[in-house]
Amino acid sequence: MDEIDRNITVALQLDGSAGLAELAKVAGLSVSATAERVKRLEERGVIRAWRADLDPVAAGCPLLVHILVTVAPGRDETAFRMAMRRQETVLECHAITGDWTYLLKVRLADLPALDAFLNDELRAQSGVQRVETLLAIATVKETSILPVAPATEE
Amino acid sequence: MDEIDRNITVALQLDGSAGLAELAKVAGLSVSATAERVKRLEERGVIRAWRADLDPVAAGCPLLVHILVTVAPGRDETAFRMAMRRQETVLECHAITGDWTYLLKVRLADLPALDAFLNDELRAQSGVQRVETLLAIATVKETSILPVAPATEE
DNA sequence: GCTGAAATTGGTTCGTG
DNA sequence: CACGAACCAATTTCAGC
Repeated sequence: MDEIDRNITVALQLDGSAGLAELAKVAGLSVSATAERVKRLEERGVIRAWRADLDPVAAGCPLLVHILVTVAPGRDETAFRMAMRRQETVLECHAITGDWTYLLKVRLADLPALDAFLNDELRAQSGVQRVETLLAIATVKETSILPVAPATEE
Repeated sequence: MDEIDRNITVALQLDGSAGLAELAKVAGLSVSATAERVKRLEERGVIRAWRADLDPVAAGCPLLVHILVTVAPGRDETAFRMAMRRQETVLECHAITGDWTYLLKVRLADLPALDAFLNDELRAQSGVQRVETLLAIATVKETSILPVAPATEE
């Protein structure tokens, strides 16, 4: 993971359809050497997948909510976690520090869908004590582009 | 945006490197018809970009924090929003309902980097009154794959 | 490990039903 | 609007440095 790999990963996050010729220029290498680098980044698991980045509104899920959840202590949370993983509308689920147990990121079509999710999916889970819904009024920024740290050894 | 487009967008989110031959099978169309569909989805802005999906740990930003921020009312928040957009570590910034003004999603290398971000970038912004940091202990789920709504007209 | 050219597997573009 | 074949540009492979 040298400086060249860093440049490649940054470029491929911005535009993965650019092609090796374009990529070779930013890497400062030949086309074949660049292809080799990309293949190694895939093998090492740095690049996990190639994805189409969709517009949430066009995809039919314009509503974005973050939900703070408190789960009763001492309970086995495996069932809760499995249920969150299974739900397609749940984009993220993190166990967090502080007063709350989990923070969810959920994308939905409309408010009735939110109502249904809160009642049928979330509050239906055993152990769920407290729920607070934070509705996104405006999204200032939303990206999946990670800040690749410079100069990480092997 | 019919059922075929839905299948295509779902498949391309899961694996954008599959190729048109593979994609044509899940779409139930010929290769050229599938290519036409994909091109139209790009033109209509449903597909915004093609990206390499990186592993956050391998990319050197294993620390994930969500930060709730209260900004003094009546202030012009343009400067704050611009600053958040400029920061590469800030993956998301949403204006939200409830007691807080903004919710941030931030990825960092380590705790010193978090300390630096809170002091130099966030609290340094004029108007910032209250900050609460929610550190992710464990990530149960984190995906960028959107739940594409079925049967959305035009 | 990188280079550059040959070989091959794609995607793209046409005419046709 | 979808199909199939020919075209063309891409990636992949390989010998040499």
